[in-house]
Amino acid sequence: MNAADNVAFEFLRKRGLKITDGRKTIIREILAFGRPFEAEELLLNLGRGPERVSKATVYRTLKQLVEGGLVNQVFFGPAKQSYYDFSGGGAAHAHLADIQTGKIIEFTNPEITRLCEKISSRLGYHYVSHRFLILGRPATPETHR
Amino acid sequence: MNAADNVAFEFLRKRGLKITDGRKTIIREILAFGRPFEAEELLLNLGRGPERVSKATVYRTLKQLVEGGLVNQVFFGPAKQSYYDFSGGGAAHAHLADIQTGKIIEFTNPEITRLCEKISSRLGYHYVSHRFLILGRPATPETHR
DNA sequence: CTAGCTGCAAATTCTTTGCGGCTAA
DNA sequence: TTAGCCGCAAAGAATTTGCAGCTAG
Repeated sequence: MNAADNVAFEFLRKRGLKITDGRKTIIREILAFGRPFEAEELLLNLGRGPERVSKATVYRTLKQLVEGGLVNQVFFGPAKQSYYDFSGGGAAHAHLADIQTGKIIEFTNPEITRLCEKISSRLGYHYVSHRFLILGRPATPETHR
Repeated sequence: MNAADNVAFEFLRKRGLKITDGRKTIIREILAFGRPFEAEELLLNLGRGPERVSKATVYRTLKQLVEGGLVNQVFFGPAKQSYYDFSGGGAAHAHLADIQTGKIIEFTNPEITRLCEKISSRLGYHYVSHRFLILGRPATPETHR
C-alpha cells in the first residue's frame, strides 16, 4: 500500500465512508497533482481508462473531501469554476496567481496566520481559516535571455 | 445631482460609456448597499418598479464596472455565485466571513499590502491586487446578555 | 444482506449572448 | 443620424440530483 492509499484509507475510515476504488483513485490523483487544480482537470485524468471515475462521483467526492478538510476549495478565476487544493494537514498556505499566464503558485507564510488571528480578534471573532490570493505580474518578463 | 450620480457620471465618462438610466441606477444601488453583494441582490432591488433594469443589463454593467475598477469581484461562498463590492477607489480591503451566520464583514489593514508586496517580490512578481477572506467564528456567542 | 456507492442523463443555477428595437450624443 | 444600449428569451458552463443497479462491510 502506497502513501496516497494510506491517506485515502485513513481519511475515509475516520469519516465513516466506504473505501471504494473511485475514492482511492481520486485521492491518489489529487496528491499526485501537487498543485491547485480544477474539477475538470481531475475529470480529464480520470474520465477514461481502467480507473475511470464518473463526473458525478468526482464532484460528490470532492465535496466530501472539502467537508472533511482534506482539500480546500479556493474561489478565484473567472467565477464559475472552483479550484481545489490538497490541504496537507493544515499548514497555512495561500496562492499567487500570475495575471499574465494564469499560473497559480502556492506558498506558505507564517505572518498570514498571525495577521488573521489579529484581525479576527479585533473584529470579535475566533480565527478559523482563510482564503488568500495575491494577483501578480511577473517581475522579469522573459524577454532578455 | 447627488453623490452617487456623480460617481456614475465620472466613471462612465472616463470609460467612454454612454450615461444611461440603467447604469446610473445600478451604480446608485451599489453605493447604497455599502457592503458586498451578489448579482441577484441587485436584481431583486432593481428588477421591478419604474427604475427596472433587466438581468442582462445588470450582468453586462457589473462586468464593465469590474473592468473599470469601480467594483471588485470577490469569489467565495458555495461556489457558483460571485460577490461584488464597491472598490471605493482602491484602499486595500478584505473580508471576514462569519461561518455561523454567513455574514460578511469588510475591513482594511495596512499590513495586508505590505505582506502582499513582500511575498510577491519573493516569488518574482510585482504585486497587483489581492483577494483575502478570513473565515471566523464569533468570539462571544450572544448567549449571556 | 443492505446501507451506501456509482454511472448516466436530466435538472439546476448562475451568467452570457443573439437579436430587433430604442436612445444618448 | 448612428454607435452603442436595452430587454427578452434562448444558450452555455459548471455543478447537482434522481434513479436503478452494484458492492463494501
